[in-house]
Amino acid sequence: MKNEQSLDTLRHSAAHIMAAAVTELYPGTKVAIGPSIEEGFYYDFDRPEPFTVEDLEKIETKMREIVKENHPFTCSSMPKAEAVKEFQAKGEKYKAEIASEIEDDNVSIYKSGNFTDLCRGPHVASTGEVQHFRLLSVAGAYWRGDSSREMLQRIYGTAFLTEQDLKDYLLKIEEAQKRDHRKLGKDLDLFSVNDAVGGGLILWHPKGAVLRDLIESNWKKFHVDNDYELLLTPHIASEELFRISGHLQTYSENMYAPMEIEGKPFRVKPMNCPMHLMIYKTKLHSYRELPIKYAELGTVYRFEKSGVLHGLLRVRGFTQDDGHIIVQPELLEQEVITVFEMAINCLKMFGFEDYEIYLATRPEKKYVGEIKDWEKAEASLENALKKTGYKYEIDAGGGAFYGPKIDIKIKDAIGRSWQCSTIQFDFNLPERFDISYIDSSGKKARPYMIHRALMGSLERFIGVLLEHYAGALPLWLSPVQVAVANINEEQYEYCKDVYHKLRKSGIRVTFDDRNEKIGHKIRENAMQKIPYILVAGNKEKDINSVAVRARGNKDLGVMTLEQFISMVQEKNRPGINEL
RNA sequence: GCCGAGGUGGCUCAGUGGUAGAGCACCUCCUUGGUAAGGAGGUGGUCGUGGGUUCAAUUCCCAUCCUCGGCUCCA
Repeated sequence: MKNEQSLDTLRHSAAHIMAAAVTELYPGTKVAIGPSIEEGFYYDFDRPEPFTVEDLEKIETKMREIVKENHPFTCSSMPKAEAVKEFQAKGEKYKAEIASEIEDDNVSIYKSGNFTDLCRGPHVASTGEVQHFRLLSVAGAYWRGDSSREMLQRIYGTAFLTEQDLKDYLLKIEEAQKRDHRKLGKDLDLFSVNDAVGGGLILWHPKGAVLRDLIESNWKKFHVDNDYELLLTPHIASEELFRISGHLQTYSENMYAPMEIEGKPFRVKPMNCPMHLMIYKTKLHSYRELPIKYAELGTVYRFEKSGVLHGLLRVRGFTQDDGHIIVQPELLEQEVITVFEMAINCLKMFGFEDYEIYLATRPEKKYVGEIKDWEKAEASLENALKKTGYKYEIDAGGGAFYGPKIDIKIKDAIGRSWQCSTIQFDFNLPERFDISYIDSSGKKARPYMIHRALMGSLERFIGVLLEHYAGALPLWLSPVQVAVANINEEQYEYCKDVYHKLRKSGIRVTFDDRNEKIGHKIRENAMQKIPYILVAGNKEKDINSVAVRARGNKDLGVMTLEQFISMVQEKNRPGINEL
């Protein structure tokens, strides 16, 4: 804890030093705000000219001078009104704004060298303590995070207590870039996006389609095994449906424009739930049937602003692994536990072992329903979480407008977290669709409804999966599991036979019969991250066997094809994520 | 959407006010080689798109689309 605090202090001080360097190099630049953040620090500046990469170098050099000069950080206090006036006089309108909103009558001012800043502190003793830092990038950022206000220039940097920590961090960034799923998608020939098709619309190539199909068929089996009924619903629907659901009123910014069919407006669906509820409503349901669990790999389209699109992680057309549970109120808590455990099992199957779990509660302003119902639902979710024994945090106000939710973020191989699973309680749709069930006393009653997704969307999940494994997918998820390579033409027929036998055994295999040296073939197949490469020369052919090389340059030696097949079949199971 | 940076053969990238180049990939030929790149030759691009300036634009200007780094928003 102490370390975390001192790192925060160090980074915050680094932000001050950066602001000092910037205002000295570029007079007239207004400073806004410069906090420490999870991985470093930033400072927002207002200056008409954009900062360039060369500017960053200059600023960093200047910072090193300031560090060398070792100015002490000194703290003083002054009346708020005086501070506001002083900042206004200097033209520092952002600082004046912050100062004027501070509730105390006095504000604290930190000074180091010639740079004075309104600041809560604390800081390191002097600028000389900030030794290990690096400026990283420039980006735009809205003043106060408000898209209707000024666009400022944000310079990001990072600082650490030791040179080694800094080096490790920079290495981690490099590693993350190598794992970028967009690069892997290209290198492994999994998917692409195309201008002519449109941004945020994914084209799945043959290998990507195999990966998706593996996940989908496995997901379906998993859901059927867990008492879900699979549904299929259309991609477009009459606008009327979304008027009933309320999406037209509350979500239209994210919906594509209507298209007219025989004089009636239709919409591409942004959600599957209304359709699932329509299926529920096709007949009366007894309490004996509940909980009813519907699931669909439902492809939806949502308009996303062009600037937010990001590979597979943020797209405009995506397939949710959607599910809706209709449950009588008294079984809600039990159902939440069941879904939660199912989500964890699903994530574990894909090799994700670390989680951050959040209970997101009622938003301050925009919400439907009664506060007392919210409190009841939040309590149910929280009780369920407590019973699972997992640690969780409260995300106050982070719920959807229609109900509280539980979010599971997974941590990938290099420690980044991603939101995938979500379990959401819904106050809204049961009312809007007027869904009911017949309770044990024979009366109509209103059931509760849970929306849930275990992977979130297939697109995002595959993106995360690729980054987690750096493209080296587990055997059961590898589009190509085995590559067969002959050494020269003499083993062509033999290898072809091996290839066919593997195919017949249900193994996904390719035959690299190109007229290339074996080293070349090994290199290329290894770069495709294929789990096993089988090499056969005359030696292997003569004894009816194959030389097996496992991913990661592991020589498993020579074995018979039968031995190899049974080894692969043994390991080719969902949840076995290591070779 | 906003701020900034970009879009050059399938991929990664050079380059220029006088209609383009490398490596890899691809094709052909030679080579039949034992665990991460054998050799030679060849095909391939109206330099994102649409306007404008100019004798001349891939290069300069404007618009537009898309991509990238962020911001706001989000599965």
